[in-house]
Amino acid sequence: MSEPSNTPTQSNFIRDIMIADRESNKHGGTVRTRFPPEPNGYLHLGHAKSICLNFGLAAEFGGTTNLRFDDTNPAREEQEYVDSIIDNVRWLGFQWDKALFASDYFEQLYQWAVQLIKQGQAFVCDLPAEEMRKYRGTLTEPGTHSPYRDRSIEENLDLFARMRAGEFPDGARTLRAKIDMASPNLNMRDPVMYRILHAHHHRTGDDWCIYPMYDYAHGQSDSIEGITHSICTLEFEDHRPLYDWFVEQLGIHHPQQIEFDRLNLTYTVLSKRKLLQLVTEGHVRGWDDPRMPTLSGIRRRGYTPEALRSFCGVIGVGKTNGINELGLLEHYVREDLNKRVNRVMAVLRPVKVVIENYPDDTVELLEAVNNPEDAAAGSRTVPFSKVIYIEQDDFREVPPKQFYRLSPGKEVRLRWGFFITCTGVVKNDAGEVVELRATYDPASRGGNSPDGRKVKATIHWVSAAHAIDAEVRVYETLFSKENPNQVPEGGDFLDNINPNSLEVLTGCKLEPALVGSVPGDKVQFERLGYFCVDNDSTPGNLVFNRTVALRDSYAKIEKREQGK
RNA sequence: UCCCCGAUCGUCUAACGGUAGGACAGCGGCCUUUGGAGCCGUGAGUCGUGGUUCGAAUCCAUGUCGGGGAGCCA
Repeated sequence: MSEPSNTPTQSNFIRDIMIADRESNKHGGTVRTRFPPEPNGYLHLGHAKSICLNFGLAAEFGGTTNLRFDDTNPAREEQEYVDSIIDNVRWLGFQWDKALFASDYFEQLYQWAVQLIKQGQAFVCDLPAEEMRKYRGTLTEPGTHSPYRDRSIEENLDLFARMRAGEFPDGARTLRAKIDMASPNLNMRDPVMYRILHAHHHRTGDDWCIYPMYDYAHGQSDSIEGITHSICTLEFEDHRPLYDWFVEQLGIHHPQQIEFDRLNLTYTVLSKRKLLQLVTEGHVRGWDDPRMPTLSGIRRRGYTPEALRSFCGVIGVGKTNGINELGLLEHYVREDLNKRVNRVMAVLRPVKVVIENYPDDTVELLEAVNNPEDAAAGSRTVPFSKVIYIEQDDFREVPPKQFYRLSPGKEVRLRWGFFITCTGVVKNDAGEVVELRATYDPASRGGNSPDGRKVKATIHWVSAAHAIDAEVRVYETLFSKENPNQVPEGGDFLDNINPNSLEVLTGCKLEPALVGSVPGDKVQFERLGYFCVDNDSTPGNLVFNRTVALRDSYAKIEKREQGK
């Protein structure tokens, strides 16, 4: 079996099908896919999986992918969503062959409906929604024929034309396929093809007052576009026989539908309905809130398309319905950022340190490496002076065992700077540490002592006189439960919202190299994590988002100790 | 109760009747001017029961468990 070039990191059953189809020349050896979102919400991580699959596979086999908006329901679709989707797909790094809309096919779809009526395979039904449900039967009992099922072709043609002409009010009639009311597959029990909806459509305006159901539009849209492999999620498995039926009766190109398991992630909800609810009820600051799993949100958070693509490539594709660990995604974010992003020092919760034996008005410029993973990133200078800030967390008056940062009498290294030894602690009336005293070893400039003396820890710092202030937003998962949908009787997913998902830190002290940062800039704050400049920043007031923390093995030790 | 789909380390995923492998997570170590990164090592799995076969994660039967299905939503 010959493997295509550009083999992805991992194969999957859909790819295997494409390889087999190419071998057997099933679709003339070509692959044409499509990504078919409904423009009724923002794209999220689950869509990223589908996008990577559709575009990735087509590209691998030398085929093309269309972006098609399945806009068959004017009630909930909007241009804003179309725009965001286009923007998101581009950002992810994919280029579509054509950008299309199911609404482009409304006339063709209508003509095909007429054809089915003429073939005696569709009829106009006057049953109100309530009644139609009764006639449909149940999961265990067959349905019964609509009393309108045997209308003549002429009458159906006339009625359908008048539906289109706007002669009837919303919900008065439907066009239904005539299939099998006894089918164990409910989708085959004379499903609705068209409903009357006097609604303004975001693209066709008021041209139509009847709109095709997704089930009637989707397969034919694929067919029109010559889609070979129509990839969709598992819940459409039961619909496949219906899609097959339509294209067979119509005698048109028959795309091959393949269903895969949608993405689930721990601590995350990936349902458009729930995401919309989070936005409209104000639980987050908008679709692009950095805590949201939307592509707009994670982009603002600082995730990269490269990391996302790696993640999607490695999670695999199957039909199992599992839940992926958020940690795996974060791993790929760190992996990507680690090699591309510059290091810089920032103190988020500052405590002042006065270096008693350092001259009062001297400033030294110390050289600091920008990225140990990338020699080409070069180096910069960092100002050092008598008063500096360090992280509150890096000092313990009474150090627990295995804590080897600063504590009274202990010596640590200031990154790219000097060794300092803590000589005193200044507290306020409440007993809180407000300032530390220290001495430094001038011979240790740059970070090494000529006498070969070792220190256990290296901590980051910022010169007080040179620091720039900033706001830093530290995020945790939006939900505190691995599976946010798991709730006790009577509760809902909102009960699992993590009250600590956003912590806003102000008065953070940044190294001066960060002046002039612009939204989207990404850096690593040494020892803390990856951060990016938020769009809320103004030239005088930088705002950073924590994209993801660095792995922290001391935190693990600490947790373990506390658990004892 | 009826139909469809699925079940492999903690999680996700490979195997296509012939040695159950990888990634993440975990654990141990090395290295380190980030308790970062990197490197090395290690524990951990075929849902149950029958059957077919020289040989079964894979094929068959059956049970169990999980997911989906009765919108004029997609």
